Amino acid sequence: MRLLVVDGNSIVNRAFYGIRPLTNKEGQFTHAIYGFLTMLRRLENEEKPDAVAIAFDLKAPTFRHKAYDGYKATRKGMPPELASQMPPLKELLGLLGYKIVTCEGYEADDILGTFAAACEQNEHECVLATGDRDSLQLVSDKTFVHLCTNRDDILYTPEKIMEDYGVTPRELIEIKAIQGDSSDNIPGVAGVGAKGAGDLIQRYHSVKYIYDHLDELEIKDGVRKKLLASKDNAFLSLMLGEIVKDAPIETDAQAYKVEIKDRAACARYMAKLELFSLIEKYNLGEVPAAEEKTTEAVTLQIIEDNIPLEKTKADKNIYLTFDISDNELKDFAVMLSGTVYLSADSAAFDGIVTDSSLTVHTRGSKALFAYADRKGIDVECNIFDVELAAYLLEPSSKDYTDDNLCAANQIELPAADDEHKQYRALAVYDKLCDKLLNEIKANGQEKLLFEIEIPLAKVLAKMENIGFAVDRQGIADYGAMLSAQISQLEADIYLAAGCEFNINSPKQLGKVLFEDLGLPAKKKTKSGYSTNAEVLESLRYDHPVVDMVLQYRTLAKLNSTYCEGLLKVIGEDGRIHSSFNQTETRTGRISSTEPNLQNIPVRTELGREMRKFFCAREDWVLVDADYSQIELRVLAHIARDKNMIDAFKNGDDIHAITASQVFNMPLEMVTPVMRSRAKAVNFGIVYGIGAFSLGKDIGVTTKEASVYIKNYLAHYSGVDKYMQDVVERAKLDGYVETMFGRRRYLPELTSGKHMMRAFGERVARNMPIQGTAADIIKIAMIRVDERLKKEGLKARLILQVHDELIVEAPQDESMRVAMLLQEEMENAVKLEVPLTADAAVGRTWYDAKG
DNA sequence: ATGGTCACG
DNA sequence: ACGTACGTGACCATT
Repeated sequence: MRLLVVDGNSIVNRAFYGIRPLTNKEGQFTHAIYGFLTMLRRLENEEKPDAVAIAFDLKAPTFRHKAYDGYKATRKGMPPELASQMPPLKELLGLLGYKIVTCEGYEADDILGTFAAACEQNEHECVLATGDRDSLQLVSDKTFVHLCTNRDDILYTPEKIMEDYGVTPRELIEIKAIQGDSSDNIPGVAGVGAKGAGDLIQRYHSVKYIYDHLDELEIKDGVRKKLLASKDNAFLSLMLGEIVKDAPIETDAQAYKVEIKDRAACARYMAKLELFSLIEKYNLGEVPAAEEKTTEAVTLQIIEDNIPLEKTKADKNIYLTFDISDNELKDFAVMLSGTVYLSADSAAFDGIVTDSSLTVHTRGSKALFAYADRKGIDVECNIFDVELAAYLLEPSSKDYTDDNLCAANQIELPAADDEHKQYRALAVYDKLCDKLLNEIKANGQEKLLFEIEIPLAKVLAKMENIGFAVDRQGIADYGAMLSAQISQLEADIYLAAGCEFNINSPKQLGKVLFEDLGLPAKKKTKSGYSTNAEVLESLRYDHPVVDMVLQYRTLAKLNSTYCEGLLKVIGEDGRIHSSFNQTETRTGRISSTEPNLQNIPVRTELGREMRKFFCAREDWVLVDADYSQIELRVLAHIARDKNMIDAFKNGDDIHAITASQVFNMPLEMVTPVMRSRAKAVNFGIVYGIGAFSLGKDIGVTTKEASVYIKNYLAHYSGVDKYMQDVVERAKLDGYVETMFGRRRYLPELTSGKHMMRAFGERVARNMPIQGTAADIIKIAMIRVDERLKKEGLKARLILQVHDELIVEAPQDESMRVAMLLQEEMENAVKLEVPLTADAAVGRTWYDAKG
């Protein structure tokens, strides 16, 4: 039998302060409830108890004010935002089958002590979960304390206490008797603190022994004097400090088995609190309708007729849905005052999107823009895109379907037969759009939505339509050349390894290298040996087959992903039409799929050859421009770092300057090796850096790497401060944001797991930088597109690769376009540092880059 | 569907 | 003590 006893007050307090405030629509605060249940679930998962008791203080709820802990007598009333969450929390715990234990005249600590003693007697194991170290004295070989700290959870066993404090659990009482504890009104020995008390008890083990032998002990006279002066207080403290173990409570662990009686009632109660994710976590099934509906039910009224567009004269807000496949407009429907009108006639579509007085609310506006672009009509109406709005509100979400968005916003979808299912959400689009727009406004994200994302959707639509011309024959020939080399390598590898196997299988390769050939395995993965390039690189000289495998991997990757992969997706027009996804990344970047044109090889010469097959149409050229160190410039600006700003203003070589700082020597003495290491430090800073990884990356010891980082932060003190401040802010707000108000929420920051939290902190440091750079190039794209149109040029933007734009232009426009591109990229925003972009022209991507 | 690997910024 | 830098997508093998 294993009993988990939770110190309710301590845990709820941690939940309350650890999570950003959250309310339901009635204004009831719920974050402490949410946090408590989350932590409770985690505790149960980790401790696997057979029964759970939750102890609360009975009298006027009190808590220990963290800021004052240990300084004053500091029992203060709960803030009302927390107090108001206690009754619903207890109610919900009851519904979930937990027994709450309280006892008149006893504190939660005493209840914990009583349980510990009872378990001891019954030979049960007892885990005490608390945020308070007072309970550590209760630890024994049967009783453990699961301490929930601000950092990690720690499980205290007698051994762990010995390790941390150098004493037995029982001796902690003795330490406290000398040290005192102002928050518990334990006087202790005046003038002796934690260190002194710990030292005394480590050596002499008890207060009694110390006083019995005070004259013989080797202690400083000062301390002896203090001890003598507080003798009565010390013995009094000894009694006060010992936790009571005889509270009159039910101590039979059997009575605390947890069982949910009424699952629906739990789900209803959680729904009322709007803690929908808990319903899922507790597996309570469908989200029940809220008790009182705030929205009147909608019925799906469908009229299969042409759209009465005259009605739009009264209402300029249009809600529409459509589906485009094979370049045909299908399922085109408009909702007007609660009625869905289906249209068989695409002329209605043209009429709507070209009417600049209308605001069209829809999802997937990129497809709408693309369809219009192919038809040669200009979309002039205002657009509100449901997906893009939802993405800005919650960029980490995986899916922005109407069903999910309505569920998340407590909008009930009307019933529909199979045939009309696709119009269900359209009937409530006015409500959904209203909610989303209000949230966008509340977040201050209107400009981001209406001036960046929605105009960008149009630019992306055009880029997809235009595509990127490729040399099909060139790719095929290159692939054939690779295939021949691959076959040769395959044969060589089988010979060298002494057997035939699938080189592409990490499992088989691992067996051959590390078992058959007996090479030393450096790293493990979940499922076996790691065979990645880093590991193989280190084994290069141990066996000739290793190098061949590395070669094979390089060629196989080029052939399968790039040659074969790209050949498959060349359109009938001889061009590759990638999809640019605008709601995929958590930082605001766009992504490219089918194929991914944002990872075409460039770093090695062999791979770079691929870019010779990406070309401009006949008599046209490619104009390529990329930002120089945009992320570092953004960092300099956001962090307001004077040194970094000056370096960029002067047009200095930032990596060399950094090297001279990191290595503490004049600029003239910086060698290429030093510069490249400094470059890695600059990258590392942007990623949220750790000395271990930096060291690994540049091949120095962790210790050396940490010196580099220290020197870096000492010189770029603004960056140092920013990196600390941004994490602190993120913990308060629950999110980070870019210069333009793009947000990313960081629930990881409240995790009890160190790794997760550390990840959240790195993301907090990185996202505003990567995200701001993404915002900037998006602005540049919109401006470039506008300028090309305004100046009547034929040139078109065809690709973006995060800090690089590619335009396809008629030869005679190339110089103008290069200038225009550079100008718009450099002037997209005004920062404290100049933004620089370098443009180049060439027939192929290979030629046009640098 | 998942994990390992490797291509890019 | 524990694992180790941010963000993506495609391909292959394996389950």
